[in-house]
Amino acid sequence: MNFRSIKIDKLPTIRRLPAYLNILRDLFVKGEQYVSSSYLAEKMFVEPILVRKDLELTRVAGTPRVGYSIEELITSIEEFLGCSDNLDAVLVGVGQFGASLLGNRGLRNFGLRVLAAFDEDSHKARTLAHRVPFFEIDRLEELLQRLHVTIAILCVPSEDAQKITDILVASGIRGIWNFTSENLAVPEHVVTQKEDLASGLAVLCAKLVRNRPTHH
Amino acid sequence: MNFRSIKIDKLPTIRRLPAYLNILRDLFVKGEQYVSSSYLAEKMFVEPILVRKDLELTRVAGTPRVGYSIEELITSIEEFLGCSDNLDAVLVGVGQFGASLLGNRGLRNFGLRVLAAFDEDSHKARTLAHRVPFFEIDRLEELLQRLHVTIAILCVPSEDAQKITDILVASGIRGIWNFTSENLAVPEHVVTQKEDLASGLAVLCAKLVRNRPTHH
DNA sequence: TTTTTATAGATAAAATTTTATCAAATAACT
DNA sequence: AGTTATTTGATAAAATTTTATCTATAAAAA
Repeated sequence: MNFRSIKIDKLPTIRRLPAYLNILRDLFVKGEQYVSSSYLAEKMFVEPILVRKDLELTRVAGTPRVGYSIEELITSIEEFLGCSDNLDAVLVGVGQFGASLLGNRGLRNFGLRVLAAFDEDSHKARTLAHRVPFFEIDRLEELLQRLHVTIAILCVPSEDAQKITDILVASGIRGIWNFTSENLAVPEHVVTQKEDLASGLAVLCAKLVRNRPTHH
Repeated sequence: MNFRSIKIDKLPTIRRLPAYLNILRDLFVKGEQYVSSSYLAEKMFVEPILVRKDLELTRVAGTPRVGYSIEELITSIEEFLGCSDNLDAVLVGVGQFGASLLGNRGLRNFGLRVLAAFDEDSHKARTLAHRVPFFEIDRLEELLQRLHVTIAILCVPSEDAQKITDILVASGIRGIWNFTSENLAVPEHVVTQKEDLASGLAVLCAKLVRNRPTHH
């Protein structure tokens, strides 16, 4: 590693945990008590053994012939991910995409709370529907000092990404969820997670070309 | 594999290729001709050797002491991903999120063209700004027969996801880019790619807890 | 009570992905 | 022209992730 980046292990598992959580919560509200690895596997289109390995990470023990306690699994996954609470964030860049995150059910279920949104004045209206306080971006630094927020969701135009990042870092932000196409430079005590929609599209393309009916 | 799913190898590489493409195009418009693996690595916060391995996949040969031809790399990656053209799609579900995809630069750069959008009448306005023809969802099947589109971008509420999927499949869609939280059931000749924003958030959380200043 | 069956869990193997090492090639320098 | 420094590329090693096999356990059935 000559370039800094935190090493996360079991990353594929961590990526799947939110999906398990979704299914488990569904089952929970339906009144189910136990679930088997094969049921989860079928829902997720993966192998049962992979589910068992994934759940192993949360330290929950299942019981043979019965499965896993749904309630126990839910709290255990939430705890493991550290996302059950303390997921207070600000949104920076309230374009159509940024604004759409405010209404995202999956993220709210996950515990994400957006306490404030920042942009140029023109986008105030977009936050109103979601009842998120809107501020002009000049006030970002000032307000962050007060809010005690750990995460910033970055949805500004790529050109502004690094400039805003520097402000966020200076204001004590600990994690940046980066929806711009820039690779952000941050100091060691700050982490970033870059999302790239195109990478998903690339995977879809790859699957398409490998699934031509002519192949066999 | 007891449950069907296409096996894609070099998937992590495929996921990174769009990001390389972005950087390469930037360099290209700046008039650069060659780029080294270490330059790309620095931009991407990965190891140079990983870049070389990734680029290997596109069959482009670099020249020692010089690097890779930027132009050659660009066309080669585009070709490999099969995304340079023929990426015609329809959008189904024009909520705020779905609509935001219409304006996404990264996706347009990637060659994605949305030929039509479908939803209940109330969301017509959202497609106007992006000049994408809007239709009521009842006409989905009828219009898909005519349009010769391979990809559908699914942004409807989760409750409707499978129902709409069945219509898409019946209408000859080959790939579904799934932004709902449902795991879709599709026949063998159709592929799906599920995006899950929460999984990125989970990774960010994991990085945060592993990057506490107190750790050492 | 005994047997059967379904399911988790331990252990091991396989597959995949990332990283390391070093030789070959090529441009720049002396 | 010869030498040096830089960068790719081939090969190998390490690390990680997924899959397989088999054992133990608990519930249900006989």
